[in-house]
Amino acid sequence: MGTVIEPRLSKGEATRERILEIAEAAVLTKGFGATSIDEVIAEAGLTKSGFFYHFKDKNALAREMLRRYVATNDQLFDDIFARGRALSDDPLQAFLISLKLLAETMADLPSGHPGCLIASICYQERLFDREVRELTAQSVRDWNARFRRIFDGIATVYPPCEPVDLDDLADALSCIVDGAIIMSKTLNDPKKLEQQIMLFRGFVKLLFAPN
Amino acid sequence: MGTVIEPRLSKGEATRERILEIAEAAVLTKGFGATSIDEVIAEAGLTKSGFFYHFKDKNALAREMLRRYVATNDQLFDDIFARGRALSDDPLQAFLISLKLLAETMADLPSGHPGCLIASICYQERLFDREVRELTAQSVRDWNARFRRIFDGIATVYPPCEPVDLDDLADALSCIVDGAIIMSKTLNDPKKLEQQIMLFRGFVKLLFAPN
DNA sequence: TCAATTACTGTACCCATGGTATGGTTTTCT
DNA sequence: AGAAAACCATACCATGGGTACAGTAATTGA
Repeated sequence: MGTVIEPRLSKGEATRERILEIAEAAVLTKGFGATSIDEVIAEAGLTKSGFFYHFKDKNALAREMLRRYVATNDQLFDDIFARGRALSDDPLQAFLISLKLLAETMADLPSGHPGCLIASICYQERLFDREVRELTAQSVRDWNARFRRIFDGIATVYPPCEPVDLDDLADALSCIVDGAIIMSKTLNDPKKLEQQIMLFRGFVKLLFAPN
Repeated sequence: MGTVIEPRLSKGEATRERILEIAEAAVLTKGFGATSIDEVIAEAGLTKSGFFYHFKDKNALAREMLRRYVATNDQLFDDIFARGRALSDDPLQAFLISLKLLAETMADLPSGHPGCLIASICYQERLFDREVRELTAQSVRDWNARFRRIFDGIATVYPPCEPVDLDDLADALSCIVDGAIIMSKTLNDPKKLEQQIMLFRGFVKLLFAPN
């Protein structure tokens, strides 16, 4: 627990990671279009030539940033839902636990959630090539499908007390998280995200829990 | 119905409006930082001098864009919730009707919702001055307070079947709308927005409706 | 209708930044 | 030691935000 096995990075890979991390933080606060390569390399401590050695252009940077972001998020979801299932055999209970874990994870972020890269890209779509946009769409579809499977499992055991479209319900989680991140950032109140996840949890309970 | 009284605009005001409309569309698809004044004036059919006659700099443009966006949205909410109240004296029914109207309004947008300017700004905060950021925060607070008052009215008549924080519930509407707009845009599926509003409507019903 | 605003156009210019190209140099690894 | 990887230096171009200022066309109110 807590120990992550970091595959040993070559110097080049380490630099790439550093660039991606710095760029991501910049993109989430200023947008992709307004993130200058100059400031990224300044913070990363390398020259422009060094940057273009790693990424052939700005769009390549976007692609790799996105891949990294999606992979990290996938990993987080894998962990959280696996832990939920480990703590309860009941699909509903497992999901409720996982939502709680998700809320706690978000609440533990030191200065709030830094932002969703997919939302950021969505509001700057014209800046990106087809590949980047297709990657964002596919990631969202994958997450929705993941949640949908979970709700399927729940609904077979606990029929919902009101008719509900499970696809919409699955979509709702991503929507709420993305929307709450925006509200947290806009109001400078990190708690909103946690609160909205817990509110959604309450609805899921209300919808599926017997009684 | 349908007829809006347009206050007669002077030529200058008309140009300002045109600039703001073009700029807003550009900002919502490319971001503020990547929206060049050159392209805006090209589309608006005026020169750079003409632009700076109306707006002293890019931040002034952002401010006016935002004011316009907020005013339009406020007007929409005023209309929709007034119509809901006109159609039912019961606060819950009135709200459910309004949510339906909201969902329909969103569904009727020709090519989906163009995007939320506040979300766009939120993902480019560092580009804007304090005034713009304060304006976004205040707008969100106002909308949340508006919804909160409505839920207050409902809760006094219909006590919720489960304990729920009405502030969080009020926040949820903005979150869901913002999140669903992002999903709609990312997946290029305008229906998501309508579906999420109707799902939220279902939860409200489940929470407050007797039985 | 005429004068005063208002609403622009045109030109010229400054500086920062994104991005490209290319050739050379150092580091790292085997 | 030698090859590949990981850079650095320099030069260059186009674009974009922004300023300054002089002139002109269109509106508008008295």
